Amino acid sequence: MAARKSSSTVIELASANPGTERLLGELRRRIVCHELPPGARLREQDLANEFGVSRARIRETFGILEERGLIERIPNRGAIVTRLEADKVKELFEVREVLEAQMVRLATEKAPPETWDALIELFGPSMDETLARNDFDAYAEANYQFRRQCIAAADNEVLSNLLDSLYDRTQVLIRRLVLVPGRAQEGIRQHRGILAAMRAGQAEEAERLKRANIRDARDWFTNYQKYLL
Amino acid sequence: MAARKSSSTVIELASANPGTERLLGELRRRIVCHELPPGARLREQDLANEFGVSRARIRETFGILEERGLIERIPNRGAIVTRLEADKVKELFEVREVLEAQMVRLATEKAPPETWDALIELFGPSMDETLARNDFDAYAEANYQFRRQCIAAADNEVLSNLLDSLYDRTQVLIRRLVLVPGRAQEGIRQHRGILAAMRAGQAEEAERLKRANIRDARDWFTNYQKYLL
DNA sequence: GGCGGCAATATTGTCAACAATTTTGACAGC
DNA sequence: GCTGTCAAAATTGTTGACAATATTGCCGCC
Repeated sequence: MAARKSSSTVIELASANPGTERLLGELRRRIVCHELPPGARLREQDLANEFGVSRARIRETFGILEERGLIERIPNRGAIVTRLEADKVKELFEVREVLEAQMVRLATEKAPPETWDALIELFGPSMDETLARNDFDAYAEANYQFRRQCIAAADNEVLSNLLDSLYDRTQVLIRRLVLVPGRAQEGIRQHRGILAAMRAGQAEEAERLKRANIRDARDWFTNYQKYLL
Repeated sequence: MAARKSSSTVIELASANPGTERLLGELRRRIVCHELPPGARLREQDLANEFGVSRARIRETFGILEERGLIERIPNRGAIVTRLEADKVKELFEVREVLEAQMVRLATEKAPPETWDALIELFGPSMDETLARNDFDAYAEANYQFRRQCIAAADNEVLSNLLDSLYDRTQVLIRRLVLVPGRAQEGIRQHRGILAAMRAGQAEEAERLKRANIRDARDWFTNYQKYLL
């Protein structure tokens, strides 16, 4: 189960400035993969030293991270990585449910049907063996490819940014959820259905199935909450 | 048609710091109501002088405004208010469509039916007279109330923040769209239908109607684009 | 008159120092 | 031993100054 550097969502948006980009991207990465766990304190001077920049730039970066919901700042007390409460996770799922469904719908409407053949192959029978080997990295990578290609086909920057932001906040949970016995198999099964609808150009059906898929993920999460949070 | 200070969306989130809150809130207000029109240049020193703070705080505020999509920053060239292109508007509508529909669904599911009686009264026959008088402020205020009460009932902070952010970016367009002959009447009609479904506890039907409502608004916008942008 | 180069000005990018506030740790009293 | 008090240290909040870059205005030249 070699660590793969897959699934790194990238949000371009904020200032093309190369230095700021590196700083923001690296902090985002550490938070998203729990290298900086929820509740971890972020000291401005420490980070300034490590990245070789002044505290002013750290503070500006903190502003953006807070806006994205990745950290929380308390006046005069500093910044900590946002803790994920169970109800906040529920809220995130309620929003993902409709946004990912819309992503699939738009992708189906805007891209030619053969676009999805590669993904159908990726989610094909070979994926069953992959899962049988407990190769969760390969499974996560497949899900990542699905997201990326849908986002690209949906051709909607606003939607793309929102989904990336939501994904950042739930990425760790999703990776843990995959470990629950049976969840990955069910996820595969559902994605095959979604892709079949997309291949057939049935945008509305694909949207409905994707929505059901996220709702189901939320239900699994609720059931295994105590193991996942 | 006295100017009313209604419809000011408030995003609490960012740093409870009172000074920053004032700065961010005021800049947001000026951008949203086009007191600072799209393309307007924002000079750091000018704003620093006006608000009596240092440029560092202006810059941190700029980072947040850029993250919200309200301004764009070009390295070494400064910040300008984001211009709304026609395709960006289309993207915003594609996202609003599903988020507002979900808002209505969740509100219907989570709040008791009698919650909506006040809004049903507000959108009742008296609103026809209001529109006959071309009192668009009162109409905008009613729409604002609908939003606020749904948001409150939906009880989902993530959704609330996203909707506020989207609304900030389209607020001016919506206010202009109301001027198009017939649009306001149609909006009222559709909201009566949505509220009826909500009162009856038909969450799914309310969601469907709200979605159709936003799609319709998008279509009107497309048709009258040249007058609105 | 129009155009390119060049200096003067204006604006943004970065930083290090100082002030205000919170946290830490030592110490006396019960 | 526990607790409250107070000074020391650490951390955040804020600022003004300096460097780098872009814009503006001037002047000679074609």
